[in-house]
Amino acid sequence: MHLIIYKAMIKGIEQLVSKVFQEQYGEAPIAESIQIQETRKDFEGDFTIVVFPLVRIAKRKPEEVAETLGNLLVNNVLEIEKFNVVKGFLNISLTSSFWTNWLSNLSSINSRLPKAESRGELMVEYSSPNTNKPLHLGHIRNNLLGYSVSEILKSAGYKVYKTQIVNDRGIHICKSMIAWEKFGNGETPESSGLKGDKLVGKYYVAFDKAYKAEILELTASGKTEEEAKKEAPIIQEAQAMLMKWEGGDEKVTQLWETMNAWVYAGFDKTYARLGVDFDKLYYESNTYLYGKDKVTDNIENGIFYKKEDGSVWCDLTNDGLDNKLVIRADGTTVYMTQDIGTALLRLEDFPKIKQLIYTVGNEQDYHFKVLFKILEKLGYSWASNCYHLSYGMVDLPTGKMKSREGTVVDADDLMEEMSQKAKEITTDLGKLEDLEETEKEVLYNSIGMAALKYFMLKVDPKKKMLFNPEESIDFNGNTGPFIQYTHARIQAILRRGKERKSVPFDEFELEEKEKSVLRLVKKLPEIIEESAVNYSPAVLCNYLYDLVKAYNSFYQSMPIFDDENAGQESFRIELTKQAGETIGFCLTLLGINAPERM
RNA sequence: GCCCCCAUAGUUCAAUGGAUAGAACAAAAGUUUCCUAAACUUUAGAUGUAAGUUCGAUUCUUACUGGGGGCACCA
Repeated sequence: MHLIIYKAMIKGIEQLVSKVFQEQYGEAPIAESIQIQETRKDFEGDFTIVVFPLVRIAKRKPEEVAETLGNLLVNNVLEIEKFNVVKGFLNISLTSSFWTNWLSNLSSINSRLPKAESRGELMVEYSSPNTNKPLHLGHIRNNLLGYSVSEILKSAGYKVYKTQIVNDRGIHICKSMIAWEKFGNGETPESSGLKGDKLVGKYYVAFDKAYKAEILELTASGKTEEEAKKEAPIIQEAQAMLMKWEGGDEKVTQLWETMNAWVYAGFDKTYARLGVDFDKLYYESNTYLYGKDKVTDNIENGIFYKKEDGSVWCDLTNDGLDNKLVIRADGTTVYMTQDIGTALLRLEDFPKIKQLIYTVGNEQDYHFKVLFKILEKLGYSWASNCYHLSYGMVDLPTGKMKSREGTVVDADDLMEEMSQKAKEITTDLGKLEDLEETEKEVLYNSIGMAALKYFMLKVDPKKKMLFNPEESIDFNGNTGPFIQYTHARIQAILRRGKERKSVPFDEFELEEKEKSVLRLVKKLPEIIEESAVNYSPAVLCNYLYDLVKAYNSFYQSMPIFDDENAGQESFRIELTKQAGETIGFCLTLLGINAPERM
């Protein structure tokens, strides 16, 4: 209710300024010249009018214009208490009663956000791993980003389907299969106790080792490196196996199904601990032929063309891109073909979605430019809405992570480390000794995951980020645990607050620190929208951190419970409650738990 | 060679063309008979280089330097 009043007030101010300029200086400024923004932290005020653009019309000094406008507004707008001028900036302060009124009439968070599912349907793809090795730190960024963006879009009023494309076929899985056949001695996750994805990954590494040894042997006997790579028996076996798989060979298919099932069981555990989920899975083995059919169907109409050798291409040179191969001369497909098939299948399954969002690393920027262009050429109107949520790589101090060089940071190991560190810190602080052991374990995990998630999400997705395994992730400062801690402390206040009698807020002067918190609480809907428009949990993280800082500063400098001043006490408890709800809500969108105690 | 992205304190990250470029970590100092000190309050420290557009540029344009990525009948 008061949001509307605030907006109407701002609009009224704009009209007032416009009118006064018309009367005094003979010219009304264009809308863009009336710039109203929030006041910067270091200055006093609730919002600021930038007068520089108005100076041209007024032909007066910026300070003079600001002074004139300031007086005008104080005299004409009830909610404005005072103003100050710094250079060309007119900082305006609202009255305390505006803020106390605003708070006492504040409605629930959901009622301040767009109505659920009112803005149409979207699909967000994320994770999409290969099935030959375990998930690593790069996948963690992908998963957290995709999950959080999905949740943010939901809260911004969209219906969101979370999905992935499981890269379950191809030479990579055949490599693991061959190595398992040769060296595995029938090892299973049950027989060795190894997590399924780890087991399959182990044989992928074993393959690579054997392959390298064979290459070495061949080059020693006089072959060139290139020849050796092609002629090594083990790679030829893998390729032969892939052909058999494509031909539907029963024995190969069975092994493929078995080993993939191991991997999925392993992935499921990792996803569960990460706290991410999916509404619908797509498997490459189901979509690649579909894509191939679609391509074949569109050769005659000229969208694709066939070369003499039988390969099929798409000419995108008129769109500033290159020629793109979509079917090889031997009739097999490439990634692009599968992605075409997957996209079309998704729109058949969910005809109402108006946008596909792909959470995939920025090394594939070109791939998605091409994909979207091809879909457009195929005549799909939704193609131009597709969005590649392109994120930067996670680098180590030594450079890029490389699985073959053993420099990957394993997802499960990292999560376990984070949890252990949370346990150490929590135990040292000794605040939770009365909790049950199982409750403690849950909490350690939630704190460790908060540190990890916030660490990854606070960085602008587009930017690459650095992870240094030597300096493990912080738990102090601008971190997930810090935000959780503030939330927990707020809950302690609210538990005590329940026993106090709530009275209407009296008229009293607000402290600047109280206003700072309220300003931020009020800003939530704008921030959700900004995060959604930019597909950026980082925007939300920055906001959340500002809010938490502001609340802590308030908390530290003034008492909440006060027997002498019931109105002020009730006000501060309500302010605490709203800050707590806002923090909790944001944490949920980031996939972070908001503990009651810690 | 062609194309794309990035460059901010010692380090990791912020800043719809607006103020005195914000934080955190690391460094230095202080705050607990009081609601959780995983906190709060101070101090010191940065826009790669050179032009341009603008009343105003970390932000837009161009060149240069340095780093990353992409240009496969790989995935």
